[in-house]
Amino acid sequence: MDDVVLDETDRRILHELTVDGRISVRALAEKVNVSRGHAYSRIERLREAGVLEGFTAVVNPLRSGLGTSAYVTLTVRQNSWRDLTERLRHVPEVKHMALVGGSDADVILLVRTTDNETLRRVVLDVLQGIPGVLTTHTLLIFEDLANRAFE
Amino acid sequence: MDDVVLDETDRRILHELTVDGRISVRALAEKVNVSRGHAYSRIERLREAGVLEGFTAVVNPLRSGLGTSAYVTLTVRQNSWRDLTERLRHVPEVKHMALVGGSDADVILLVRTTDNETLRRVVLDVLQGIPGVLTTHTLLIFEDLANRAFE
DNA sequence: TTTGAAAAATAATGACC
DNA sequence: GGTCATTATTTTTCAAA
Repeated sequence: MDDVVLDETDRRILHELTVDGRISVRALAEKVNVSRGHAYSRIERLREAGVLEGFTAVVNPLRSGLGTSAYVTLTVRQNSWRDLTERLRHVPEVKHMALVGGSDADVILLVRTTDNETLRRVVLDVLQGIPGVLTTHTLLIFEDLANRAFE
Repeated sequence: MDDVVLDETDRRILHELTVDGRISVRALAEKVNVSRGHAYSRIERLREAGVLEGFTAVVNPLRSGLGTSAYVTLTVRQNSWRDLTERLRHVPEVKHMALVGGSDADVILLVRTTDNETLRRVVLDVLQGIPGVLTTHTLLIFEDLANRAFE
């Protein structure tokens, strides 16, 4: 997990893998104009450096049955972060979680559920039931317009 | 792009592909307990139904040189959505964008940049320079704690 | 860092229950 | 849906330049 300086080749490799996570190393090497062997060693280096964490499927939330999405901000009791984030990590509906500053919110969560009723339950019962959570504020998502979260 | 009902097998396939986007169809079929041929046809169906949109690399933003992240909320002039979201779509620093309700904000953006100075430029020059954007509010991310954006 | 060779693994198809 | 057989590709490693 050393620090790395990415050069143009690394960036192009990451770009191609981001565009198509299942591209063959052969095709990737051609696109980036390096040898296959070199492409393998670059990918290996990027993985070891922790830059490339893995590969995943891109699933459309709406079409996969997650009809309701929301950003939920939390204000939390001081010093409750460690336990709290550990609890939140185990809530499957929480898709992204970040500690933030610059506003009254301390934590922001991207939450996805099958429907509004379930969202209500997650917010009111699950989130507000976690010790340390003082208040919640829900921004219902009307439309998802871009998702390049891994680029 | 027909509507689909996902059964347990579909969900398990999607799960495995989310956990490892480069798993071989062979290994996937074994994990999910279906034949290879069947796994192929399921994946094909999920793709055609728009449930499975593709595959991508999971890149660590910090280690890939994106040291600063923030959620930026916007209030926007009514009826300016179409043009505005089109403009935002072309801002590479915008990683996720959603239209929201339930608060004073109309749009929320996940923005990632190399450093704070660049974030400042993106917010003050780029975002506030877009016609229709009335106000911005920045929540600086101190720590990214979960990223299951595509599950 | 490139190239080429070679073995092992995997993908993809089609024929048939 | 599932199985099996077959062929085509790809991955991966390694030696050599």
